[in-house]
Amino acid sequence: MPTTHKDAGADSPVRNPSPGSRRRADAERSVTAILDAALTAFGENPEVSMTGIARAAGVGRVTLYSHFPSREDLLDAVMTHAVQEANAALGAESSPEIPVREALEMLIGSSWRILSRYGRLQPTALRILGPERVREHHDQPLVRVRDIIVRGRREGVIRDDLPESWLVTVFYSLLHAAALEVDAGRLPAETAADTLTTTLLSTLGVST
Amino acid sequence: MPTTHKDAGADSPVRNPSPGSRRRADAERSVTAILDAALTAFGENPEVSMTGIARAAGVGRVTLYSHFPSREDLLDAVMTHAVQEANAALGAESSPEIPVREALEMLIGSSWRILSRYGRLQPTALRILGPERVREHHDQPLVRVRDIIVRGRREGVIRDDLPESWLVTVFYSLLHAAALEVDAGRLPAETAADTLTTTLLSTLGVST
DNA sequence: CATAACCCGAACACTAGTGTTCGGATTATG
DNA sequence: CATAATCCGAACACTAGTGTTCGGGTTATG
Repeated sequence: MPTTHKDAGADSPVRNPSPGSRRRADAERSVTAILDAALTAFGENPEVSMTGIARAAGVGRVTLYSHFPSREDLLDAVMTHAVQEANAALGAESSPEIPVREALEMLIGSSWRILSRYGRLQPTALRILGPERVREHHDQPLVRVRDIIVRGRREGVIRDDLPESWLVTVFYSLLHAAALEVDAGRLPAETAADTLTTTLLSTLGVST
Repeated sequence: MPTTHKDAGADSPVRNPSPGSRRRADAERSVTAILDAALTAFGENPEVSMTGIARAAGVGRVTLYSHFPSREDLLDAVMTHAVQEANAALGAESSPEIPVREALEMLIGSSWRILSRYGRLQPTALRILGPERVREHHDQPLVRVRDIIVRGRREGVIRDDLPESWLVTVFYSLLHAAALEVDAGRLPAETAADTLTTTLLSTLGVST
């Protein structure tokens, strides 16, 4: 088993009280504060120390460690949390009644909005968790993309001459590329979404 | 001046002999061995220690440091070296007589071949030098892409509805995305080049 | 209001890497 | 073959981060 799996439970805290009772409210608050601070901290600087994150979260270093035993565990939890929120935000938009083209446009829009919150996490995640693990995390949301593409193909609205997995990857990487471009100031934030939509639609071969 | 510039001379060694004489041949050999070992080492594992690289290069740690004072200096030199080779390999293909479409196809082909050698360096470089510096390095080769795109637009063969810089970025990121896909085993190496070509041509709006 | 759960700072041991210095052994080069 | 350039291993000082332990304080919860 080459893939690193860890526990993969929900936002993984580590303390276990007496097996009967559940987590106390302040602990919950700490975890949230940490996850939140870690999100922005990792986004700003991939090198932040645990100490730094603890401080940013307004929490003792020991507390941090008591919830997330290692730096890697923490980042992984942040990813899980982010993807969960993202997945929720994407909603159940993929009702098979909406035309593929519009479904795609909506999906791009949502994804783009979400990415503006979580996108900066990507570089850090890549570096600490590695590309495979990051893709694993993205797998769930990417299924939606995949589904629409498959449907689009059946209906003959999306090109059929390229591997389906590749089209998904194109979606994924152009999305992130656009985020980086905006971040670098090479692409105006206002028009970015449109640019992205136009690009993706034509790349997927959606008939104009 | 926010951009980190360093010295940026040629493959920067650091020793200076008596100002008159030039570098000795064995020193040259060492530098080459180091650059070479560092290329693959950084490619395999972004975390390699200087010690590890020295060992891989069959060279003493001290020697390594005497040529490249810091880890960052080394990576930067590796990048410079790689880009130089790449740039040379790209040759002077952009004679304005070749039709845009074919010029593009050739450029994609060359870039792809080069990337299979140097592509694995990207993640490491991103992480240590940061996105900006990496783009700086790529600037030179990307000019060729830019040129063809500009020409293609003048001739009406390439789409005009998206920012030119964005098209360049699309080229850049899809190229690297494909490399990662192959690396991850999601895209068969044999067909990758074709897939990439098809994708890029249609994204740039080159008329079929 | 009792108590288990939790928070916290301080201190400690540990690790791994970085960058430097020293002195002696090699080796290219003229 | 003389000598300056280079290589090399060993040892050292330094840094920064990690993860743990301890003991006393605080607070949610039933």
